[in-house]
Amino acid sequence: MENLPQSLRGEQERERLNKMDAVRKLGVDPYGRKFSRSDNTASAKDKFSYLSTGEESDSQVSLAGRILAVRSHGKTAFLTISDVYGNIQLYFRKDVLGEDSFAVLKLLDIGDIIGVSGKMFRTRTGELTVFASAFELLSKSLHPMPEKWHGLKDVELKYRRRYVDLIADEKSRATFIARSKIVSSIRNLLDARGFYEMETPCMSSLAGGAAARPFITHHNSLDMDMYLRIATELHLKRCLVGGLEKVYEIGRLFRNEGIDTRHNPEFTTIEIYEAYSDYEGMMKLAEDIFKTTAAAAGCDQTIMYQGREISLKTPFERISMNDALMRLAGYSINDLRNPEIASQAAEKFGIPYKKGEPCGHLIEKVFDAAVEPHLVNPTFITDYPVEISPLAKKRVDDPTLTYRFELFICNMEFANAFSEINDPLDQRERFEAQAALKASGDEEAHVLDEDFLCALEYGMPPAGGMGIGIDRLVMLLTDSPSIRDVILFPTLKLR
RNA sequence: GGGUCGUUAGCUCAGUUGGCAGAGCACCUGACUUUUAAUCAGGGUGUCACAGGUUCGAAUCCUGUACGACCUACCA
Repeated sequence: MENLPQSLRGEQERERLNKMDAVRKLGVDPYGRKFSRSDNTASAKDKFSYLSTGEESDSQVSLAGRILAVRSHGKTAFLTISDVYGNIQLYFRKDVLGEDSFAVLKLLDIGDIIGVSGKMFRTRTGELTVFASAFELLSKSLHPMPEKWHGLKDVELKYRRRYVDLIADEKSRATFIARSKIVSSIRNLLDARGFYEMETPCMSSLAGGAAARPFITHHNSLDMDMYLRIATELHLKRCLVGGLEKVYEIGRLFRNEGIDTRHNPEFTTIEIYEAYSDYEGMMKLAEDIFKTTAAAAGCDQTIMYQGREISLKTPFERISMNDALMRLAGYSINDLRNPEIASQAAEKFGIPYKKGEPCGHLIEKVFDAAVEPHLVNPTFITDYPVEISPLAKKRVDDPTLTYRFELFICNMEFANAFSEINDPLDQRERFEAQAALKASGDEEAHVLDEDFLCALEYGMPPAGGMGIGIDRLVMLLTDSPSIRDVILFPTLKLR
């Protein structure tokens, strides 16, 4: 007892350790082995729903789960156990179990995991219940559970001990199950359309494909610094060069930037590339993905997100960035390229801007300030300026714009897509323009990836490509206010 | 980075003007053979986040620190 780990020195922990010892003395291993279940809590209740009050089933069931509640009555006891499907009540009697087994029962705690077998019956209050003929202790829990009605409210504890949150909060459990269903529904959709799932490097000597600061790490035996990827884009396009035609990757990206309710340093995206398609094709695919994932998450076409009603009815609204800016900011993209008007607009919207600076970021910021707050229902913003779209093909009718869109819902960006540049010389010029920005102090400008250009030089089919933030999609479809509510183990400071 | 707020029992939370640290659940002891927020009779189990300061006296006031939340900035 004296050399107990710090984590088990609490009063209730010691009580549980004492009970564990007592169970061992009765010849029972408190950490059991394989237990064959005939049913789960939901299937058992479903299968025997026909039982009338007082009636008992002919056949036996065996179930396992975590003890949620104990109502002990001397020589009998009611326990409620839960599994991932729900809860069920168990009924134990000393005269059925026998002296020894009943003694073990008395040593169980809320939180312990047990397996039980017996016949189903319906109590006089109408509840379908397992009349236990035998049970096994499968795992002794050494910590007290959160309060049974309020659960775990402390958000820091919910994030740091997600396992406890999942035990205690059905809603949290439902969110992560929905996440799983959302992701697999996307896979199913794309696989059915002949896409191939790729796995490209998380670590490489260049972090390209997006504008973001990377995490840096070091490979010892190669004695080489490496970056964690900030996008999967450039590798997936190499797959297009290779002739794989329709590819996607669902995976983790890493960006060394701020943390808030919409950003976690590691987050999940899907990027999709389809040869011979274009950004219009990606719009259609985006609509299909939203429709499919909403259904997978059990949502209707109209959903509530944080008290706001969102219609996922397709087709989603489309508006060009220029029209949106004209309408809501009072400036056109070309206006904002004029240094005089740019400074004026910067002042109007409180955006820091030095006259003569490249105006690409300013255009984005005016958009963020004037337009984004109005984008509640799904809206494709199209035709982004070329200077902030270094991987998107130029429009033939106006080479200062690109075939690109972003999808906004509830003031959040959900997707970014374009007709991909497949002209290697054009792509090189764009990278060089980014390099110039980087030289002038823009830390997050894209890096030039010579091998990627080499790939384009071999010939990439024209293609549409799209990235979707999976975490935000799950937030939207589970009505979660923070990205940390949809990431199982969000990044936190060391405590 | 800046601002606001929070941190009290295992959990959820009260704590008045600066005057003995509180409740519910959980837990412990006992009773109880159909309960279900079981009930009944008892029991408070605490580094009031941490470190200083003011004061006769600090959970409470002040300063700093840590962690977290929200807002803001940054960030496709």
